[in-house]
Amino acid sequence: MTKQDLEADDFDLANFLPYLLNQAAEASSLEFQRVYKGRYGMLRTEWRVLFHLGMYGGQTATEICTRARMHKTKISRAVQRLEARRFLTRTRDAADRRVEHLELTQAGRAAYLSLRDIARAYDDKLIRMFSKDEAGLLRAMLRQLAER
Amino acid sequence: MTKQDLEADDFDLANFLPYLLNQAAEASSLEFQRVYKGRYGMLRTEWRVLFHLGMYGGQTATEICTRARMHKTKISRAVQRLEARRFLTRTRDAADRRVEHLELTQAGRAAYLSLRDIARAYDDKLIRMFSKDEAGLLRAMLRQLAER
DNA sequence: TATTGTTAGTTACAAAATCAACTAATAGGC
DNA sequence: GCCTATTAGTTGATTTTGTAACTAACAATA
Repeated sequence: MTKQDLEADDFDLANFLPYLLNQAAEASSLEFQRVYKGRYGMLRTEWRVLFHLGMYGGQTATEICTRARMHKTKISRAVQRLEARRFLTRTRDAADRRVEHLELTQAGRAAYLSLRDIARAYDDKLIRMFSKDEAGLLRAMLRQLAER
Repeated sequence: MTKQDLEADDFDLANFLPYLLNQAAEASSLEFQRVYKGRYGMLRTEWRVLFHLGMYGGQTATEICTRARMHKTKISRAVQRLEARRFLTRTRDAADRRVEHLELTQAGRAAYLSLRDIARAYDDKLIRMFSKDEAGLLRAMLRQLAER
C-alpha cells in the first residue's frame, strides 16, 4: 500500500455527498415519476413547468428558467408538449414581442391540482421517516446545497 | 379560489423533497463533474464504475450493478469506454464463463486516486457549510432515503 | 441428453438531454 | 436613423440514456 492509499482511509464513496444526494434524489423521484409518466405521459421537465405555472401563476419561459434552474431548451420543448396537450396557452407580450406569457388552461390546472395532491401525500410519506425537527433541518440543508 | 386550492396552502414546490433533492444533487454534482469531465473526458457513469472498482477492488459488472444501483446497460457501456482508455481490464471467469472480472490498470488506479483526492476535498468543502452533527445527520437521512 | 428456465453481459432502436447555431425583437450608443 | 450588442425563444446535430430483444453460458429437471 502506498502512502497515498493510506491517507485515503477516511474517504468512503457511500458517504460522498454528491453521490449520496444523487442516490437519494433518484430513488425518491422514481415513485413520483411513475405517477406523472403513467397517468399523464409527462416527462420530468414537463411536470416541473406545470408545477411552476400552477404554484407561482402565469409567467414567461425565462422566469421559469431562472426559478427552476432549467436550461431554456428544456423549457422550450416542455412548453411545446404541454401546449400540444392543451395544458397551457401562450400569449405574446404586446410591449415586448419577444416575450410569451404562459398560462395553464382548465385542463392544465386540473392536472396540476391532481398531481399536487399526490405530491403532497408522497412528501408526507417520505418525511414521516424523520422527526419534525430532522425534517426541517433536512430541507434547510438541501436548500443551502441547492443554492450554492 | 376553490376549496381544493385553499387546502393546498401548505404545499410548496420549493420544499417538495424529491424536487429539493434533485436541485441539491444537480448543483453539487456540477463542480465535481467539471473535474472528471474536463480532465479525463469521463461521464458520470464512468467515474462511478471507476470509484467502485477503486474503493471496493476488482469485481464483476453485476456486483457493481447491485452496489451502485445502476442499470446493467449503463455499466456495460461505461466498462467499454474505460477499457478503451486502458483504465481497466476484463478477465473471463474460468469456472463460469459468462462472468467477467473487472480490474483497474495502473492508469485506472492513478486516475482513481487523483479523483478521490479531489472528491474528498470537495466533500470537505461542502460539508463545512454545516456543523459536525448536522453533517452526520444529513448523510444518515440521505442514506435512508436512498435505500428505500 | 433434451428441455426449459435463469443469469451475465451486449446490442439495436427509440426517447431524451446537451450544445451550438439560429431568428426575431429590443436596447444602447453615436 | 444606423450600427452593434443583448435578450427571448427555437431549431438541428450530436451525445447519452432507456427499453427491449438478443447471445452465450449455466442449472435443474425429466
